[in-house]
Amino acid sequence: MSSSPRPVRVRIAPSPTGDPHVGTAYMALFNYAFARHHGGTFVLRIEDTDQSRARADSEQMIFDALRWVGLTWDEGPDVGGPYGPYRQSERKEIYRRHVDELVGKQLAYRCFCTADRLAQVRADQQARKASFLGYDRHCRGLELDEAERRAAAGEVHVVRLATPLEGKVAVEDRLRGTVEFDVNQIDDQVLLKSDGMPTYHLANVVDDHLMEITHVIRAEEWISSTPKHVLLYRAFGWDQPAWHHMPLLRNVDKSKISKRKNPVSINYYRDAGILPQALLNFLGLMGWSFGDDREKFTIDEMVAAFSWDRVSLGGPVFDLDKLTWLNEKYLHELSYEQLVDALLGWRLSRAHLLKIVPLVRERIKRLDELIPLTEYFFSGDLDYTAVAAELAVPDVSPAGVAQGLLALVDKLDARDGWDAKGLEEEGRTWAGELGWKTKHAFMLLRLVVTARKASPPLFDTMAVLGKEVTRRRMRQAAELLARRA
RNA sequence: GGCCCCAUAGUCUAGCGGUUAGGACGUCGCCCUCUCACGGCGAAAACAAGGGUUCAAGUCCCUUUGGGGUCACCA
Repeated sequence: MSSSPRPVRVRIAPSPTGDPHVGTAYMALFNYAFARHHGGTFVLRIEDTDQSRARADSEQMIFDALRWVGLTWDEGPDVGGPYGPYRQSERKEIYRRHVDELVGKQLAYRCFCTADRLAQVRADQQARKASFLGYDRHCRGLELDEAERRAAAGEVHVVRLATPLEGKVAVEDRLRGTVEFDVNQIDDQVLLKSDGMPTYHLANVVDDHLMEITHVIRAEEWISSTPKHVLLYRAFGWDQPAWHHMPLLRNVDKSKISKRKNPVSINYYRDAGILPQALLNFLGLMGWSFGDDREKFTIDEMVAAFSWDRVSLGGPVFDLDKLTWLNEKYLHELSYEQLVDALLGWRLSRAHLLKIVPLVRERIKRLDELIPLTEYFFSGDLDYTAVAAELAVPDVSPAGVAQGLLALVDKLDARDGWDAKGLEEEGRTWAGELGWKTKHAFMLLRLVVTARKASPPLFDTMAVLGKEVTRRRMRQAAELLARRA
């Protein structure tokens, strides 16, 4: 394979739908390492085409989290660049123009099918156990004139890609070679949604082309939609980028890493006292090796040594123990001054203490009582052995209590904000749904969150602890209870 | 279920036809030591299975098994 004469340009394209994900940092790391190794450009693009899932604070958290681990980008919404705008919601007109071009060439078509009809089609396919599940191309036969007339009249519709009816599509993956897909496995993918926003497939391809991305480095979960992208490049008559699909980070049970089973927010690792350089180094160990037996290396060393043939394709399990070991190495390397600075930048910061003090001022008589009384504000996981017997709800089995906690973990994740008032409302509905007295439910939560029977107001405490630590403790307690059952 | 990817200890990995299969986390033991931790030394622990190809297979091919991903107007 000849190397492209074009300067290397790569990108990550996170979607601002929640907390900054370790998977985002993982892919950012490989994009960054590859780009820097070749003196190329690393672009950050925000894929915010789904307004229903967008979270207001998410974009800024992504910026902050990536900068925290030590990665920087050359172009992006916050730093600008010659290929902007770098937020897809600000590029609607560009997508529309490109879709119109495809419709005009009859490489794409307008589809007026209702959601009900699509659901019916899918249900039928499932009922007769069809090997292929997908759109039945009902609107593909519409005359262009008629479709345009209906669209002009304001009829609600989407635009779909007219995929070839027969043949194969080959994806040249630089990490695994040629991967072939039969087109009969490929749906007539929606390109433009009825709200006028592009789908991922369209926006991604159009932007990667216009931003002159040369190498697409993304997670393996994308590989089965890559033939759709290849078809789109073909429809537009554009050159494809070089595809690289990295293995997926895994939970302990080997499934794709998920917040249900593993702390997945970069903010969790930050709050749990992981040093950014340790986290970044650890991610570099996932699916990549230095070349000799080195396991501890800086980002600059990784950049210098970077090579695709050092990538292994088995999905690596994200192992907290090994991350902690690596963190210890980095921690022990800090001077006392640096360690103090790290602590002051963490939970011993003025800002954090200012959140705690209002909760405990009335509860202390002397300064020396503060630290013993608030220990759980400075801890990661708690030790429940002293309160294990009380970790219960009357007339509910340990397994039932565990289940109840996990339900709350999910509810809390779905929440937008993280303030005491909202948390209390959530807590009350949750207790109500389970039929638990709030008195019992909230004592349980207090024990879970603080490992104590006495604490400042529960929901204020949770608010200060933060979403990730709170949820992690609930998960840990649920696990403990499940083991007891 | 269809399609696709993957496969060395519990976990992360080295290995790119000839190795006593190497390193690391974790686990266990010993040493250091006023305790604990650090540190040092050591141990147990792996080529998923079956067929080929080859003088020779963890390494190449096939099948099976197992794991994963994906099949949305989410990315």
